[in-house]
Parts: sequence; structure tokens; C-alpha cells
Amino acid sequence: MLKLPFDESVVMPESQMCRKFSRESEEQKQIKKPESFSKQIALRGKGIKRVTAGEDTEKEEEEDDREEEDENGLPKRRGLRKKKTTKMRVERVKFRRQEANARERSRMHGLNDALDNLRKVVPCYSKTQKLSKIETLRLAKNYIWALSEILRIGKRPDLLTFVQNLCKGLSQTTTNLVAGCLQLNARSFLMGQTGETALHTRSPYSSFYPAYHSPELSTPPGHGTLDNSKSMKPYNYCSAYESFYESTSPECASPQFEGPLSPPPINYNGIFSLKQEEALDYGKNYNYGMHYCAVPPRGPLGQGSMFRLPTENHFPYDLHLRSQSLTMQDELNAVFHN
DNA sequence: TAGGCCATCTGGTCCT
DNA sequence: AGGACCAGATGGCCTA
Repeated sequence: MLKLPFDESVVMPESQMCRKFSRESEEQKQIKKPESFSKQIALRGKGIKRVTAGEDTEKEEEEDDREEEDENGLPKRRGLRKKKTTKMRVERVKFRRQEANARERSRMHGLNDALDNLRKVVPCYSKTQKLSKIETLRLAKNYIWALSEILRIGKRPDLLTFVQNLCKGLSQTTTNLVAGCLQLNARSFLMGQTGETALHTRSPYSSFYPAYHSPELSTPPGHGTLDNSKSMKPYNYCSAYESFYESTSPECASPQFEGPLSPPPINYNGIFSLKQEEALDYGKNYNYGMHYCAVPPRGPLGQGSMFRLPTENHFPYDLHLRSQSLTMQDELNAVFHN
């Protein structure tokens, strides 16, 4: 069942057309269908008669069948005869192959669209530097797991641990990206990754929320034996920054992450900010279409609420310190099931 | 330049 | 029969 409209331009060399396809804008993303088989046949012939593929091939096949006779005029084979490979049959096979290719392209584009939507709702979204497919899936899995743990425990996590959990199993590049998005100090992050104490870099709230540091919570499923410390390298950016827990360097004090990611800020618990990007666009499709990116808070740490929002309507979470886990869970459920 | 990532093609299999 | 789905192959682009 072909669900999408087609035009006639797919018969062009696939390798050239397809190369550009993924880079095209959404408006240009129109699935193209090869010219109808009957039309191709008609055009290839006299260009007058317009017949269906079935009719045309049937006739020719009949003629071909009549040709399969021996000298005595008897058919060479009886019963189930193997259909002769005719020119028309080859054409038809080619046509169907083209149609199948178009459908496959369409299917993969749908898959990629879904993946793009997923990119938008996991932390660290950027239009200019997209996460790879596999990294998007991994990050999404970690993110879901981390959020589930928050709901289960009912307490806010330590940022460092939270980010470490987000980055479990991710590539070096993606880890850098996430850390950069959250503007984590490389030194503190590395120390946390290696299991060393990072108390000096922790939020003043850390001592209030020991649960998220418990060993059973620190490793998402599937990453129990992963040793990120062996692969960790210094970050490409923000590595020179002092931890924003300790100070606010001129660069890090910027409310906007100036790297590949630049979502607008939403203050998360006075520690980092969740940023909302293109709320109008995403809001059409996702009530939870937020783009989370941590930036240092401008005000003093621990101003109060875990989520301080530019507009309350956009983010109905109020994971304040005083919040109750059930309330939090209800709210999250409401958002994610909306 | 090797390797990662990606889009596409292709043939096979399953399902309606 | 035909569409959906899948996985392997291929070639291009990009980056460390």
C-alpha cells in the first residue's frame, strides 16, 4: 500500500538523487515514485496507446507462449511451465523493483523522522550537530532509565551522577557533547567517571540526596561492566572552565551554550538549566518536546525550585525539594502520556 | 587515510 | 500478489 504521493522523477539515477535526499529540507522531502509502468511502456512504444501493465504483459506473454512450440506445433512443456523471460517481463520486474525501492526509501525516511523526533526529546539536541542514530538510541535509553530512577526514588539526582548515567555506553564524542551541553566541568566529570571523589564539585544539595549515589542506582541496565574511565578523555570545550559550582567563569557564565547546542534556558534546580528550543514547533507535536541543556544558573545556587521555568505552561514539573514523589510521578506521567 | 556514519539498493521472508 | 520489514552490500561524505 503506497501511502505517499509520488511524482515521476524517481527514475533518475538513484545514487545521485538519494545522496541529496537526506540533506533536503522537510518541504523537499517528498517521496517520489517511478513513472507508472504502463506509462513507461506506452512512451517507449508509439506513445499513443495507454494500457495497464497487466494487460500489456499478459498479451506479450501469450505471444511468447505460442512461440514455445516444437516443430510439430506442440508445446514443448506441459503443465506448469516456467515463464519465459521476456523483454516485457524484465521491464515489469524492473518497474516493481523501482517501486519497492521508493517504498523502502519512504520507509527509511519515516524511520529517520521518528529518530529526529527522538533526538529532540533527549538531552542535548542540536540541529547543526546531530547525534548519530545509535547514539541517539543509547542516550534515549539512558535518559529513560535515569528519569525512571528519579521517579522511583522520588528525589532529585546529583547532576554529576545524572550526567554520568546519561553518558553510560556513549561514544567519546557524544559524551563530550552531552557534557558540553550540560556545561559540566571536565575535571569534575572525569573524576566522577573514574570513581574518585568529586565532592568539591558537587552541588550543595548533594548531601541531601544520597540515594542517587547508591551503587545500585549508578549504572543503567546493560552497562554494569562498562568502564568509561578507560576511554574518557578531556573535553573539547568548556574543559578550561571552572566548575560552575565553584565559580562562574566568563564563558561558563553565559546562559547560552555557544557550542553546537543552543537551546534557551530553563533552570533546573538551580544547578543547570533545561533549555527549550522551538517550543512552538515542537509543541505542536510533543507536549514534552523540550530540549534539555544545562547552563550555569545566574543567580545563587539553590534558589529553590528544581525547575524554574520561563513559562510555567511549558514545563509542568515542579520537582521542588519539598515535592512528593507521587506528585512528581503523576505530573511526569501526565506529561509523557499526554 | 582509515573508520564511522549514512542513504540507498537489493533479495529474501513474512504477512495480509 | 503485493506490501512491509529486514539485513547485507555498496558507495559517498566527513572527520580524527
